[in-house]
Amino acid sequence: MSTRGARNTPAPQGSSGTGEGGPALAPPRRATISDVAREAGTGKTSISRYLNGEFSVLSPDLRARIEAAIERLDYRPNQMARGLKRGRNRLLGLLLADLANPYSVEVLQGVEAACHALGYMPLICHAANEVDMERRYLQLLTAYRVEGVIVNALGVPESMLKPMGSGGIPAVLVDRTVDGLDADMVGLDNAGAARLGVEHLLAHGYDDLVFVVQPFEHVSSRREREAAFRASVGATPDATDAVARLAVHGARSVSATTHVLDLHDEAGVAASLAALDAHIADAARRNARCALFAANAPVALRLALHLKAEFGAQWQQHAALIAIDDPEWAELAGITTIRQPTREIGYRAVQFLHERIEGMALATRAQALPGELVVRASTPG
Amino acid sequence: MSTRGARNTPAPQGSSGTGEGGPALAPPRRATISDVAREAGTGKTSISRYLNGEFSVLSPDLRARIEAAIERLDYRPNQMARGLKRGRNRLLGLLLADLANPYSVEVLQGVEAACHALGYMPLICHAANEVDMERRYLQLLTAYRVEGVIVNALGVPESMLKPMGSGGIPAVLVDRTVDGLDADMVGLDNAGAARLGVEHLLAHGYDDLVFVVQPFEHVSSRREREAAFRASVGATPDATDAVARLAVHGARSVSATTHVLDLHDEAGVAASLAALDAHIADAARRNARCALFAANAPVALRLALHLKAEFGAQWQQHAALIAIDDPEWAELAGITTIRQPTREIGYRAVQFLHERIEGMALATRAQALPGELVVRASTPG
DNA sequence: CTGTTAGCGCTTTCAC
DNA sequence: GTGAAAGCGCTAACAG
Repeated sequence: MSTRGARNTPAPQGSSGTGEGGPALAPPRRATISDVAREAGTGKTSISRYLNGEFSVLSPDLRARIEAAIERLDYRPNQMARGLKRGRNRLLGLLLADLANPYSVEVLQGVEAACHALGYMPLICHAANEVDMERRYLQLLTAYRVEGVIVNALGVPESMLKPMGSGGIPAVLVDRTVDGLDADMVGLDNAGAARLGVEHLLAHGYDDLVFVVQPFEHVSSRREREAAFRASVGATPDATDAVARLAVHGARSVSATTHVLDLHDEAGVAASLAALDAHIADAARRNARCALFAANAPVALRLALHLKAEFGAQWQQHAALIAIDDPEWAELAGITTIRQPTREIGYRAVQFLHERIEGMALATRAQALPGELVVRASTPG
Repeated sequence: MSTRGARNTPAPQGSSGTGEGGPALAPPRRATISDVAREAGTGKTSISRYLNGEFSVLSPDLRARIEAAIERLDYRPNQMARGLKRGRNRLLGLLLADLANPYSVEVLQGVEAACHALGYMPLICHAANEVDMERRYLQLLTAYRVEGVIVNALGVPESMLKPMGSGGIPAVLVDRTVDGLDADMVGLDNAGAARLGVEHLLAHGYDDLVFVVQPFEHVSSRREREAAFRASVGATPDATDAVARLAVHGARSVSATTHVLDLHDEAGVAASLAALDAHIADAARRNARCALFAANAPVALRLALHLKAEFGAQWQQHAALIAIDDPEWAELAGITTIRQPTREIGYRAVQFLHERIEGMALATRAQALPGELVVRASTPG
């Protein structure tokens, strides 16, 4: 017997004076399953059955009454309660390092598509490039008992993720690996992408290649791209940062340099850009054809902005530029890019996660999807 | 007394073979408050008290034992259960029409900042320009009993939102109003922004102004911008679409046209763009100085892309362009814009919502924040 | 200071 | 076919 007594009865929603606008008098709490049961003159069990589509065990009459009661009360089952009871809530966490990066938004679109197809609801969390935020969100996701997480990790999520890969929440990594963590991973074929770019540059006669990248020690994708860049040019892998590396291609020798640009350090950016200018000027003096290879879109934008400030609207004619990532403005700015299959990356990530959630605990997998070269005006020749 | 008996004991998390990689044997369910109580040799109440920081009513000894137990079990309170019991979950829904629009991402950043300051957790939902999605997410948010929603609505959320403005979930609208709904609203001062743009154009000697906007009947912000554009030029408000309107400014007359560009209809876009070309050509013939006024960033991008295809990299010299919104590529492309205080919009929205949630049910408010003109190369003269 | 007792809203045996 | 009762994990009175 319900000890409820005369509770603030959830009145049918009707038009509660939206027109006149007086503050709604009795904040009509949402109807609960018990309210519906009472309204339909039956027990909670039947309501629950109805909600879960077990129509085969409901007389047409009862079913109709329930339907009506639900309608009348504008009843919506409380997912929190459901999840609590059932033990699963069909929630997936999506932790993005930086939504301002178009890459993230596109991955997100893939994730959403897959979620809808598989019946999940993605909880999107945005770390905004702050490690604390990342940790906080990870905690929150754990607290809400999401069934799995897709993580585009920031620098160092440390052990936060550890309990997930092992006994904790199933996790799949996107774009970057996390140091101590053994989890599924999906991202770009960085080696292939870098090679694609280098080959394009070489084919177009550039012989002074500068790879521009944010600090890459702690971000696997950047590390891989940089390494592949060097390998593709054929430079010795032990050459150090900012030191020109030479390799012979066909009849000529080509130089390969790696240039670090820390976008989160304005002062550093200025210095780095100045050094880059010097390099470009020197190349011009040597009559070498210099090309900048941006490791990702944010770097490319910064570079393009700088070149424009330096050489004016016609900067395209002064320095070649190619970039990994293909943001919407690349077409407008006429920048050659290597486009990532972003949406597919997001989609695959969810599929991986789904399989793990369903218990298919295989060995951890890593999928590297190929990039696609999009040639535009910034790499003439 | 707990009838639990010998349950799958939640073992301390330890290193469960991440190295070797064998599938974790006993999927160690997360510890519950009861587990912790048992482990600490006390009752659930004390644990709960500890969790809620009521240290003043806990002996140092007990407190220490609890601390240890929690640590040992790697216990994380289940938010679902908490929320269910407490009746509030500190969750806010943020429903965005289109995350691919930088505007949305920036508003989102403001929302996040405010949420963290006020202790909320934003649930980000992305309708991806699909009305069904929008409805589904709204349902989901209701089902999860979020305490409030911030809605950047798509065309027609119909009655879905109705129960919110009135007896339902508190809601605040961003950028656009929803027809039948009486709710708080925060967005750009559209009239002021349009005026700012028109005045800039007029001051720079343009006398053939074309306002380019997506179908605007159903989107209040577009409607307002278009109306303000006309009003600012001084054209008669009853002039119909695509019909030149004239007004006299100082010694000369200026023409004002509204041009619709439906970005979701590729064929329509082509036709519309062709008509625009004709207009531009005609203006050139008449020796009029023509300027395009894009109602928002997506339109501006499409326009810039088209102009570039039409006039080449030097398009800036052939047609003037100004836009509301200030995406990151505007600087690179050299486009004059009217920047929206996006982050502030998001922040204010949360503040409004918070006040409503806290029960301060005042009359519905609407806040229009001012835009800021950013002059670049696209409006020479 | 501490533990016992009721539930939050829902699902799920297990009887009728 | 249908419903009563026992919890999911947690909080909040009430007693001690």
